[in-house]
Amino acid sequence: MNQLTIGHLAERAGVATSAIRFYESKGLITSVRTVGNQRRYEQSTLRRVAFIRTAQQVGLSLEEIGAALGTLPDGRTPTRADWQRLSRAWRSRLDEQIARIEALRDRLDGCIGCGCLSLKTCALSNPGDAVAAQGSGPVLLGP
Amino acid sequence: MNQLTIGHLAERAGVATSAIRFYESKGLITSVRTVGNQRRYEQSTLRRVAFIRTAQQVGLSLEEIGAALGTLPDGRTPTRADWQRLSRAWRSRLDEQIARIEALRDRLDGCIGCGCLSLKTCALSNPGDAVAAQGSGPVLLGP
DNA sequence: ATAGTCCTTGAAGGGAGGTTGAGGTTCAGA
DNA sequence: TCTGAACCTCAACCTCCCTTCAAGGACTAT
Repeated sequence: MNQLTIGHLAERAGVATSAIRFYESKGLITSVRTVGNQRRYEQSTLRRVAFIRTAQQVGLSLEEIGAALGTLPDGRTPTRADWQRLSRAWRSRLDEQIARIEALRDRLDGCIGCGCLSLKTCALSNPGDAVAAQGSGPVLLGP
Repeated sequence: MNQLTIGHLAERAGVATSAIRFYESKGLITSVRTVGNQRRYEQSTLRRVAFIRTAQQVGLSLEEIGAALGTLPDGRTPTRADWQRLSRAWRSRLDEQIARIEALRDRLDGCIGCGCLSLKTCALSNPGDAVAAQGSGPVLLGP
């Protein structure tokens, strides 16, 4: 059996069958039908679904994911160039996400390090009570 | 003017006023009211909002963000221990997100490197046409 | 004091990403 | 051949995260 039923695909991918149908309705994955109109998926679809779930978890929308997957030819056998193009585009997108996370982390580290948000150490390093009482300006940690 | 109107806060944070009210209704931020019942925010709220937006962009829910922000005492002047606790919790959460992104990136790199998903190089390294035709198993790149 | 802008609440609407259920069909094993 | 599990479609519904309105009140500059 080299084709998967929707139930098997869903189970192996760790998602509900309704989600699989939903992804298919959005064109993120494709299937062929049996004579009795049931969906059958290629093994490679499992990889696509894993890709979709992981991408979602890092904050990417299905539309964005679909656009990326859409650059892979559905007419089978993507070329090395196809993959390189997808990979390059995503690498920068993923680096961007990592940068965002680091910004978030820096925000926390900044708070701990400098004691902004009225930590005692901040009041110490800035003896004027007024500033400590209302917190430092947003510039240090702004968007 | 050391307090912000909702309009100013929204503008400086780069979000809509409706979003600010929404965050407040969820307890993510707080305000005081003027005699005429208008909201006024502390400068530090700007930082909270920036934090919220960034955290959202990396795939965290408002609930999760609110839980983290909730560990900071609203009764002002969080201690160093408060911040350290929040930071520790988030650091692992953020490291987890980075790990997810790297997993995604590895998936792409893997595809390029080994040519799974029926790249020609994959067919070459695995001369049996059958495997190349249906793609390799999901194990290589599974969840 | 008055115009113009900003603010208030509450309810309804909307898009993303699904889930659930009804009513019916197909598949696989005994 | 029959039966039970799995599948089908379609529509309604759900949560999250807001946005948009309506009807009215507050602030500020002149």
